[in-house]
Amino acid sequence: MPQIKAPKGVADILPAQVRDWQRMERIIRRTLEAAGFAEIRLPIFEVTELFARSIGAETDIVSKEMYTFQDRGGRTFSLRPEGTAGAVRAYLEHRLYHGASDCRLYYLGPMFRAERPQAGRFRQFNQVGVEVFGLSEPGVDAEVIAVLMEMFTRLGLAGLRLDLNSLGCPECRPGYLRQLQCFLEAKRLLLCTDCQRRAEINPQRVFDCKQPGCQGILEDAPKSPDSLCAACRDHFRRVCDCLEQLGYAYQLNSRLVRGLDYYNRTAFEIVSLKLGAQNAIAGGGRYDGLVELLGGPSTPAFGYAIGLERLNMLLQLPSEPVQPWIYLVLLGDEAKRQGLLLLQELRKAGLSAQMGHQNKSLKKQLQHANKLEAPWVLILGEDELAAGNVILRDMRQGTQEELLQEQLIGKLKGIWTTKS
RNA sequence: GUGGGUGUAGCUCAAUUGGUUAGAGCGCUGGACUGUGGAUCCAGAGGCUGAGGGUUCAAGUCCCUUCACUCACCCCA
Repeated sequence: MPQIKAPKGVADILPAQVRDWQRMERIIRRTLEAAGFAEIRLPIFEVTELFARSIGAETDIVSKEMYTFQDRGGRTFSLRPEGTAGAVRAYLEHRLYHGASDCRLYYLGPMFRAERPQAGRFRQFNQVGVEVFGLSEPGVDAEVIAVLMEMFTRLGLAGLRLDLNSLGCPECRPGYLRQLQCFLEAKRLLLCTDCQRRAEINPQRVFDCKQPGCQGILEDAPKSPDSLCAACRDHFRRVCDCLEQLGYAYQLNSRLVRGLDYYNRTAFEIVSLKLGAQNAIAGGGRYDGLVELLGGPSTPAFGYAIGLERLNMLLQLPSEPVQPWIYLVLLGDEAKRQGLLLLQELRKAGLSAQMGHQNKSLKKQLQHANKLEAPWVLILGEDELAAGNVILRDMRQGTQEELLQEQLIGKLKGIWTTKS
């Protein structure tokens, strides 16, 4: 029987790593909550149509990367490939647009895409999603990006680049796309086969091509920021102004195109200079038409997602001081019995403790305590039982003292509060 | 979906142009040391060399197939 393994592209986060994840999540939550975002917990699967309508049926994500299945009633569901669609659905379903004029949400959890895994890309991966509904002002775009940048500062990240672009709106984008398509059509035979294909499906993608030949040709191609309508140009300018005022450097990147159909106007990405090919650790933008597209009132919106695995790969958090705890070394059957009681007493007093259950020699039990890196050990054997004492051993100092059992908890609390 | 790289002990890696019984370090278990950890020394356990087929007197090594992992393309967090 072959060993059963986790599916391809799906990873366990082992106990040794979980502490770092929890710290990362704690910093993220605090930053977002201080900025007025409230957590929402969303389902991991939704009806497939939700994703097809919001992300776009022709996008790669929907057309070939979703895990889709039917339930017994024949209804078709998909594991969520991203979070915005579900957030918008919940926003509408629970009428969150009533009450306050704007709504700020964040969520954290796994997303699923059936892609070929590689460095920084997984089939199940965790994202933090952040969404603001109901505000169209350019200052919102800048503020939300600023919160993200501040979060990265708190996480101790360096070597990041903020890329910025404007995709236009339903007024000006179609004109631009037509212009670009004409250009590409004229140069069609000079482009690589990949680009010829891109030119038809998603023309803006040609800008991502790495072929030197294509790059040369595209020098003269129309750029989206040049053909924005007056309103979009003004919005973009003001986003840039705000970011500059806040002191955040950014790079205009007219090649930045998002792979989801719902974006308009501001699009941004934060890339790390320290990762491999999959180097975007956060990305998002404005999606003013999506709420309405899904049957809600016309509602502007802005949001982004952070890739937590990629973020985690970059983190070098300083190690935290070990929390004090006690390992109980018990010698003999009677001591084991007493030890179980003592263990419970310690825990009830709010102290962290474990005991050695196996009846091994003192030496072996101490070795075990050492391996577990227990800072404190309690020794209870026949001699101590007879005298009503326990030995409290400081494993780091290598010193110990014998004291009355009744004094133990008071003593420990004293030590731990003064040391911390 | 398309390419490249890599598969030997729990982990990191050796093994001559194909040549006897596949080794080492770390880790693990036990001992030296009967109730005192970390150091040292000794011993032990642990392998269908990813799987299947082929070539050969002989395969961890060469060939084919397959699987897994990995990096990259595509695309994205």
